[in-house]
Amino acid sequence: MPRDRVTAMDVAARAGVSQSAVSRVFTPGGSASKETAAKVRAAADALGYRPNVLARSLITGRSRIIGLVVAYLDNQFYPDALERLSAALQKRGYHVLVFLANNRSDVSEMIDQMLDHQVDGIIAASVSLSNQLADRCEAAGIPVVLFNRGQDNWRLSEVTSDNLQGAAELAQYLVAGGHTRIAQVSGWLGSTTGRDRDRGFRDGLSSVGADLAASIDGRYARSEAASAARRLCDGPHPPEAIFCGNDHMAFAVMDALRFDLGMSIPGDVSIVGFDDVPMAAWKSYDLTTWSQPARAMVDTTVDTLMARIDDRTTHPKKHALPGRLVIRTSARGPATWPRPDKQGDSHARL
Amino acid sequence: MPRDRVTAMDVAARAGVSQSAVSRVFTPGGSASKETAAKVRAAADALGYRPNVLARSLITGRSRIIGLVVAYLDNQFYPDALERLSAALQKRGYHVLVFLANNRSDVSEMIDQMLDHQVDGIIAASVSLSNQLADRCEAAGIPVVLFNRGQDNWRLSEVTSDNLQGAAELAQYLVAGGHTRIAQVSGWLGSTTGRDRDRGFRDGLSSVGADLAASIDGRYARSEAASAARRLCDGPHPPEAIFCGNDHMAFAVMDALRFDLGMSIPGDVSIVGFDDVPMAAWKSYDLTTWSQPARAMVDTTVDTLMARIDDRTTHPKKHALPGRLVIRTSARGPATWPRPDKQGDSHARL
DNA sequence: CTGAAAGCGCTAACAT
DNA sequence: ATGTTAGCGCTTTCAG
Repeated sequence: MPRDRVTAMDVAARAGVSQSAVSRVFTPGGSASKETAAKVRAAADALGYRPNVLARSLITGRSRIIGLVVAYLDNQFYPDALERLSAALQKRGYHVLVFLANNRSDVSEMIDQMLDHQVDGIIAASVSLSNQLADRCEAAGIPVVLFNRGQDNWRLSEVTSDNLQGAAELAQYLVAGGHTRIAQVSGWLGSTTGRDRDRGFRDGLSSVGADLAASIDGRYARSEAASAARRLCDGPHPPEAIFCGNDHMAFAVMDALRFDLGMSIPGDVSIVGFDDVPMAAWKSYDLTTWSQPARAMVDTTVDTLMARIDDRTTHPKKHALPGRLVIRTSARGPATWPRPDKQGDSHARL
Repeated sequence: MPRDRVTAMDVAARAGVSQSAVSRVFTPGGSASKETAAKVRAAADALGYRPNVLARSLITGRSRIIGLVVAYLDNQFYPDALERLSAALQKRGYHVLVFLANNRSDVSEMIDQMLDHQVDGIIAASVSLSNQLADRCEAAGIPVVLFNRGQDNWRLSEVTSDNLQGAAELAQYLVAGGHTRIAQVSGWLGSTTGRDRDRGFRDGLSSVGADLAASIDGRYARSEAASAARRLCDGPHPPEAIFCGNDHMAFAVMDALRFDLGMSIPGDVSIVGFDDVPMAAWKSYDLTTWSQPARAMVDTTVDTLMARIDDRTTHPKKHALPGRLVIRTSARGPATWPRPDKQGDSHARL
C-alpha cells in the first residue's frame, strides 16, 4: 500500500523552507546555512526522506552505476574478481549492474541495455566487444574497460596481466625442471589471453632451446580440457609436462590423468596452470601456476574507468600487469628458482 | 564529446508526429497505427534512438531492477545461484544490481541504497535481515525474498531446500552404512540453514537409534572446517564418519584429513556434505552429498518475487523444496539405498 | 544564502 | 488513433 514515497517537497514543507533548499542540503556541493541544513536534516529524518536517485540521475546525466559483463562464473577467477570489483566500486560510491554472458547470449543486447540504463561506464570481464559495439559505447560517451581480455581496438582500455611473460616463465621453469616432451592444453585461441599465453609459452620454450611436443585447444572448458588431456597422454609417448591455459582447466586435466588414466602427478607428468585461483592452493591440487595480480588488476581497472568518467578526454590505455610464478608441487622443478641470472636482472631493475 | 543523447523529441520531429506518439510506439501497451509506428521506427533507427529508462522509471515507479545481496562467492553454490538468478531475471526483463556483503559490511546500508535506486524487489542470498530492515522494505513497498536462508519473520518470503529432511537422510544413510561413531562439522549455527541441518542430522540419527559423537561449528568457513576436522580426528577415538554442513567445508575437511593427517577417505573416515555443488562431482572429491535443487530454488525465488511485485497484496510465503541424496564414493554406504520401506513410501505418495 | 522557475526525458490522463 | 497537457522528483540557473 505505501506507494507514497516522501519527497523533497514534503521535507521542505515540514522544515519551512523551499524545495530547492532541501535539494542543496542533500547535494554534495550545495550551499546552505548551518541552520537551514539542521532544519532540513531534522525534517528529513522525521519523515524518513531519502533522495530519489533516479530523478537525480535524470538531471545530472550520471547514474553512478557501472555495467559489468562477465562471461562465466565457474572459473573461480571470476567470482573472485567480481567480488573485488564490486567492493572497489562500492567504495567509490558506484553500484554494479551485472550481466552474465553465459552461453551465446547476446553481449550486444546487454550493452544496449546498459546504455539504456545510463550507466556511467562499462567493465567487460573476459568478453570481447565488436568494433561496432565499441563505437556505440563511444558514441554514447560511455567509457569501456576490458578486464582480463585484450582487443585490437585503440578505443578501449584494457587490463590484463603480462600473459606473454607469465607463460614464458612457466615454460622456462618446466625446461629447467628437466622436462623434455612438453605439451599444452591451451586457453581458447579465439581469445587474446589464450593466444598470448600460447605465444608466450612457445617463445619461452624456444628461448631455452626447447619446443612444444603437442598442443590442443582446451577452450577454457573443463570437459574439453579433460578430453584433451586424455588424448595427449593416452598414446605411446605421453608428455612429461603439460601447461594448461588456466587453473580451471588444470584441475580438470589433473582429475582426468589421475582418475581416468591412473597417472601420478608430478611423478608421471608435471602440470602447471595460470591464474593462481584460491583453489590452486588446496592440497588436492597444490598447483604450480602463474599468479595473476587480481587485486592490482581490479584496482587498475577501476582507476582507469574512473579517470575516463571524470575526464572524457583521457585516452584509453592498455595495461599488462606483472604477475609471479607460484611454485607448488604439481610440477617437478629445478633445485633453485629463479635462476641466478634472472635474479640479477630483477635486482638491476629496482 | 557526444553528451547529446537523442530524445523522443528528436524522433518526433523527424517523423513528423508528436512526442507522445513516439512514446506510444515504444511502450508495450501503446496504441499507434501501423503507419505512425513505421514512421517512428524509421526515424528512431536513423537517429539511433533508445528510450531513457531512467525517465521512464521515474514516471512509472517501476525500475525493472532487482537488488541482489550475496554474502560470499567462494562457496561455489553462490556463483552458480547468481548465474541462474541473473538469467531467470533477465528472461523476465529485469536487471540485477548486485551487492556483496563480504565481511561485516553493512547490509543495512546496502538495502538503503537499493531502495534509493527504486529497485522493484530484493533477493537476499544467504544473508538475514533484521526486523527493522524488513520493516523499511515493507514501508517502501518493496518485496523481499530470502534465498537459501530462513528467518522468523512473517513479512519475508523465503526459499530454501528441505534442510531438515536432507540432513536426516544423510544421517540415516551413514548409519545404514555401518558407521557408529559419527561426528559433525556443522554449518554456522547462527544461520537458519546451519541450525536446520544440525537439527535434521541429530533427528535423523535418533530416528535410527544412533547419536552424535561430536560436533564443532565450522561456520561455513574453509579454515574453520579444516581445523575442526583436525581436532575431531587427531584424538584417540576418531569418528568413522563426518557430516559437513555444506560441500565447501567438506572439501576443506577432506583436504585436511588426507594431507594433514594422512587419512584415507572413505577407508578411515567417511565424509558427506550438503549442496551438491558442481565440484562435488570432481573425482578428487567425489563427494556423497545432498543435492539442493538449485534450479527449482531459483525459479521459485523469481516466481515468488514477481508475484509479489505484480500484486502487492500477495502474502509472503516460505518454501522448503525437496532435494535428493547423491551417492558418490566419499562415504561408505549400505549395499542398497533407498531402503525398501522408503521406496514404498515414495511410491505411496505418487 | 535562498526561493522561484525552468526543465531532465518520458508516460499518462485528457481531449479531440 | 493522436496531439495537448501535466507532471514524476529532483538539480540548476537566475534573481534577489
